[in-house]
Parts: sequence; C-alpha cells; structure tokens
Amino acid sequence: MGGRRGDQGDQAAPGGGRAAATRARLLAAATRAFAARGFARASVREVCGAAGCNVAAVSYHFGDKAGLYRAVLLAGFERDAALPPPDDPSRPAGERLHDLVAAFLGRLLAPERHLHARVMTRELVEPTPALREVVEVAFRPLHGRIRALVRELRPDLRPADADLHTLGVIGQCVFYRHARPALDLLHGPDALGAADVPRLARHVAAQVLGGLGRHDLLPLPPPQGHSDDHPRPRRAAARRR
Amino acid sequence: MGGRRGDQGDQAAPGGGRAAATRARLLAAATRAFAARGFARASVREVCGAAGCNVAAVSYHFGDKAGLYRAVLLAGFERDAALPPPDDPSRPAGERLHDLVAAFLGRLLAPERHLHARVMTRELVEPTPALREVVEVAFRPLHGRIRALVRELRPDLRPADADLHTLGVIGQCVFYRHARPALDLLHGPDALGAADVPRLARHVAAQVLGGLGRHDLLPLPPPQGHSDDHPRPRRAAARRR
DNA sequence: GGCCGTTTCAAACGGCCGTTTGACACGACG
DNA sequence: CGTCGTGTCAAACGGCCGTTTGAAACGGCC
Repeated sequence: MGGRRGDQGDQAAPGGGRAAATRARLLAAATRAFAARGFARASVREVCGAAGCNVAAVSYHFGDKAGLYRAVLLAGFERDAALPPPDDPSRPAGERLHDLVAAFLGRLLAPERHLHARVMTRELVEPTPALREVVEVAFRPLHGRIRALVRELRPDLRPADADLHTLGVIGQCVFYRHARPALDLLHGPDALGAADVPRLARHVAAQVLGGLGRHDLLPLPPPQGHSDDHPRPRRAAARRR
Repeated sequence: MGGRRGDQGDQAAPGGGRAAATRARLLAAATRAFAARGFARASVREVCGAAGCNVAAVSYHFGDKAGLYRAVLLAGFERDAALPPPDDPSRPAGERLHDLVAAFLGRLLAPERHLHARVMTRELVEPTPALREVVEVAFRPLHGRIRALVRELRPDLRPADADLHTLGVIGQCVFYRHARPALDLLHGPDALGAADVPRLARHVAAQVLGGLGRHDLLPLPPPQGHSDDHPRPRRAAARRR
C-alpha cells in the first residue's frame, strides 16, 4: 500500500502534478457538494463521482471525509483572507459600514464566492467539530469589525446594545443566504439574489444607521423619498459616491 | 397483518386509547429529534427508542418517516395557530409591531415552544418537500402581517422596500434561533437566549422603527438615550459622548 | 530493460439506515 | 369459548454509507 499522506502541505510530487490535480478536483467537487447538501448528506461517492476519481482517493489525499471537509473550509479561509476591503479610518464611518456590508453580502451571494460562504454559514446552523474554527476565524473577526464601526457611530451605546446592533446586521445578511429556498418560494426564484447585492447592502446599511439614529450618515440617498413630493423613477441615477 | 392507517384523522380505538398514547409519544419524541438534528439525521430507531416503542410503529401509525415528519409539522401549525396576538388596529402601529416581534421571538426561543419553531425554521435552510407548506402556512402570513405594519408606518414606501424592511425583521429574529450554536461560542452559552426575549424584541422593534425613520414610535423607552433631555435611570447612568 | 515509490482502481467490509415481515398479545363481540 | 380486528414486537431485508484492502498502472531513475 502506498504511503498515506492524509494531510495537506506537501509538494514535489514525482508523478508530475497528477496527484495535485486529483486533489484539486476533489476539493472543488467537495466544495460544491458540501455547499449544496451539507457535511452529513453529501456522500463521498457523490463527491468522487463528480471529481472523476475513485472513492479511495478521499482517504488517500485527506485521511477521511472530515479531513476533506476541513480542507474545504481551510481553502475558503485562505481565499477570503484578502477579500474584505481594508478599513480606512479616514473615511466616514457610515460609508465604511456600507462597504463592509456590501463585501459580506457579496461573499454570501455572488456566484463565484458563495460556495465557501455556504459551507461556512451552514456550520452556524448545523455544527460540526469545525464550528469553533469557523467562529474564530470568520465569524468573530467580522463581528468585531462591524461592532467597532457601530461603536464609532454611537460611542454612548452600552456594549450589550452594540452587540445587538452588530448581530442585527449579520443576521439580516446571513438570512438572505440561509433562507434562499424559502425566499425562492416567497418572492420568486430570482428575487433578492446576487444581482441585488448593491440594493440589499444599501438597505441593510441604511437600516442599521437609522436604527442607530444616524440618518444623517446614510451612505447613499435612500431609494425612496420620505417626505418629499416627487415620485422617484424606478432606476434613479444617484450612483454612490 | 393489521390494517395500516398511515394517516391521521381516525378515532374510536377499540383498544382503549393505547394506540393514541403510542402515537403521542412518537410525535413528542420525533419533535425533539427533528428539532435537534433535522429530518435527514434523526433516525427512526432513535425516535422509537426515545418513545419506548418498536420501529415498526412509525410505518404503522404514520406510513413512513416522512409522514411522521409531516405530522410533527402539522401539530406545530395547530399549536401555533392561536398563538400570535390578534392585531388590534386601534393601538399604535409601533406597539403592534413590537408585540408581534416579541411573540415571534418567543415562539422561536421560549423553552416550551421552540421545538416546533426549530423544525419549521430548519425547513428554510434544509428544505424537504414540506417547505412549500411551511412557507404558505407559517412564513407568508407572518411576512404579510409585518409588511402591513411596515406600510402602515410608512405608506410612502415602495413595495420592494417594504419587503426589505420586513425581511430584515424576520432575518434578525430567525438568526437568534438558527445561529444558536455559533452564538454560544461567540457570547457564551446562555447569552441571548429565551430569557432575553423582551430585550431582543425591544431592540429589533426599535431598530426597524429607526430604520423607517419613526424614532418617535419606539414602543418602549430605549435602554440608551441618544438625543434626549432626561437621563435614564435604567442601569448604569447612560454615558454621554 | 529492471526497479521503486507514488497514485489510482475495483471490490469488498462492517455498520447504520428506512422499511417490511410474520407472529403474538389483547380486548371486543358473537 | 372461538374469532376477529387492533396494536406491538423481534427479526430480517435491501440499500447506501465511510472506509479499507490488495493489486494494478504510472513515471522517474538506475
């Protein structure tokens, strides 16, 4: 029997990258499967079928199914590490909050990025032993950034209330990912999807700023007039900045 | 072999309610199991073990596992039908919104009621063929009630924006149920649970009212003051900037 | 060529799953 | 008492699961 590796971090495959290619196909297929059906319900036969390799490849390259799952999560962490826009303290806090929400929502919904986000947010609902790492690496840092902006916008807030505002933002965003099957039934299959990320981000940001009593900092003119008289055309110009 | 019933709606058990008792135990154990682990991962052996009966009882009383699941959902619908407070149009819309949010959050988190809510909200994330019914019977009516209050509070809102405000409320509430495992890790196992329902409801209601630009309608005095004139004796004196 | 470590494969293993089977216990009723 | 319908049971069935096995294929190297 060949030497098992069972872990990542190796290189110099004498076989000319053939093994690395199998590994990559397996990782991609597993990402799709875990995103679509979760850890428990995605089967290694299904993953290997999609990757075009034998079931034994999972134990050979990743040790076992849980190792494959961990590798999928790790790849998601690495891919997302550079994603969120670096915070620029010189800009207005309201705009920075909006941009952070937009980046988070994009990660949750945009077609090229949503797979890893699905795997990670599924952990929140259906935890595996990897939940702790997801919380520490992905959830808590995001929570911290939003919370810092909330406190910057309203320094007088009690910590516990800043937490509630923060979780409100995260909860609204995650809902558009988690509840997708139900939203498809409620609003039609294409409503409130990736194409609506700018609109959703604008709304969530305006919502939390309003809840903080900082209507003055709406990063964008609200799409609806509140006390004015002229009805807005549907595609009003007023792009941001 | 005995005549299968496989459906509910029967009565007149000659065996003196013994069958009905088994049915009830099965239903209770299945509710716990489906709430805790979902349809796919809860096994009929586990359910029947907890109910103290044989595995064949599932197929005898409910046809199959999916029938048992449908019966659990149905019982939840019936139990919750009388739960939400009837809307009283003579009261201020802000208070009615707060009460509705409080009732919804209570259903999601309160110990005696959360099991059915878990089964139903899990459908949003991990749909089974019963999702359609959950959406039509539970999700859409709640959405309609919140949306009507939102439009009453801000009649000038475009319908699409009223939807976003509505989903923001639901998303925040559902998050406290869905993300519980992650919240346990983030804030400690007892934070933001059933005991905090009044505080959470107050926050969510104040948040959406603020987002609607109706700070004037906060249903309860907010735990922190932001632009007011009288300091609040609440807990610690509210720190002012 | 012969060799060897690496990688892939078909096949099988044990285990849990949902479901079915056929027998048995029990109260009702003629 | 004998029969019947009802409800429960232990046991088994076929199927999918994750994992392992042992051999075959591959590719660089002498």
